[in-house]
Amino acid sequence: MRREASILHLDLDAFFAAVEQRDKPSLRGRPVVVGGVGGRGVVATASYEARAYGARSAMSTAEARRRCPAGTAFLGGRFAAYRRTSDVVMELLRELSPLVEPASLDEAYVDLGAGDHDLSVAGVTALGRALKERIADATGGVTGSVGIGTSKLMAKIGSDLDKPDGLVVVPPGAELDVLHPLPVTRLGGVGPATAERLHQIGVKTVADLAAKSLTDLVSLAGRAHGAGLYALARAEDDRPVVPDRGVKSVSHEETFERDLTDLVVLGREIDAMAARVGKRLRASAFSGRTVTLKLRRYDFTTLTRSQTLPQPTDDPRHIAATARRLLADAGTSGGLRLLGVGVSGLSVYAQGDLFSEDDGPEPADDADTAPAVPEEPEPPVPAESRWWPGQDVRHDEHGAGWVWGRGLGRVTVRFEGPTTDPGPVRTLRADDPGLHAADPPDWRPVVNGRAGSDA
DNA sequence: TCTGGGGTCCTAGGACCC
DNA sequence: TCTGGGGTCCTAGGACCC
Repeated sequence: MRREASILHLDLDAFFAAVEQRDKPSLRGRPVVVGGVGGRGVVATASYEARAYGARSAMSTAEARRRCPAGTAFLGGRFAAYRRTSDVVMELLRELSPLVEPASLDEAYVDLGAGDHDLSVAGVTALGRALKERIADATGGVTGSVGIGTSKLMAKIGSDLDKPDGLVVVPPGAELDVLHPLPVTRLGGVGPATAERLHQIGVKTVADLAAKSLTDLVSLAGRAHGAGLYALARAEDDRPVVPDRGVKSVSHEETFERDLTDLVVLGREIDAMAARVGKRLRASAFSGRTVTLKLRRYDFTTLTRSQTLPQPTDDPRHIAATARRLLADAGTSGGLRLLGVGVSGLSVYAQGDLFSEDDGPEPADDADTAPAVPEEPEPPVPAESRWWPGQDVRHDEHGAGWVWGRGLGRVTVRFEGPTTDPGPVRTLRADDPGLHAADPPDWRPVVNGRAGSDA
């Protein structure tokens, strides 16, 4: 918790639905539901008009159809459009401070302390008001709710207090007055399971939570989570705003319209998912060592099976073959409603093709999935965004270096020499001239704290 | 026609190593 | 003669978030 209200949280209101209503005037003022439109779909976002009828995020689309009147628009989603609008907003936030942490397409934290701002309550209130206006202007009318406080916790609580189109500044010193009357479920990290256990020991509000001992909370929720709850109930929150959280895994999963049992059909599904995952890995110059198969059975029981390979891979055939083996071991009895393929344990090493970029176009891998609205093609990934030792690296006074990757957004990779203090992680932009310095030949990439492979 | 898809973090047990 | 202890890696699952 800081002495000044210098952390801002922005939450765009009913974001996906708002973009649809902006782009299609006929939808304005009408209930709009964005999400899965198939038999097993769920709601991603309901416009405020749809919420009036009881439609909610995470509700099955079937339930939302029952609740909403004729004339409600049910849309499959246009993620490229949402991303474009999100990018516009995030750029506005970066004008406020270099420390912007997107939490999703429609949410972000900003550390105003890293910018040049009047951090008085009056000052940040004016800043918040101006920001909301600029967002609406730049996006064609998308609104957002802003919270500003002395920590991420208070900023997020603030943005939630006056939705939609709200602005709440929690002045320094007022944290507990705001926090304690709220239900515990408003704290991040208190989901259905934790809420149920807390209710069983009589905890309904944050004030109730603050009355519990650390020992009680640790035994209820585990060491890390319990200690976290204990601190949050006291408004103790030092979490920094981190502009680039490294990507740790890449996955694709799909719920089928009908349960599947046929291993041949499921094998083809695995191939298609592995192709998508491999493509995304290559686009961001990542490879990973651990392949995970996720499956959900007919009765909704969910399990994962994983295998760690000796070398990292981004090869769809390799990923698919591993996942197929895991599926054969796990079995398909009773039918599967969902399959997923993921790769984790990422490093920047791309095997095999480091020096042959032009290995032809990728095979079409998503002909089997026909989204309600076609996705726009992704921009081609420039060859120079791929990394290999000696290329595109910069160092600073700590002896650490970074590259910039594309495809998964900006990716920060740290390089460490054998005897070097790692130093803080920084981000470079694609057009940064420092990208073309050379690195010492014996340095190794370190991604997510784990050493990458020699290339 | 109940229950998406993309992630992150944590826990816990066993293997293995020193 | 008796039964260490710490650390890391791997696997699996659970809770949570947007």
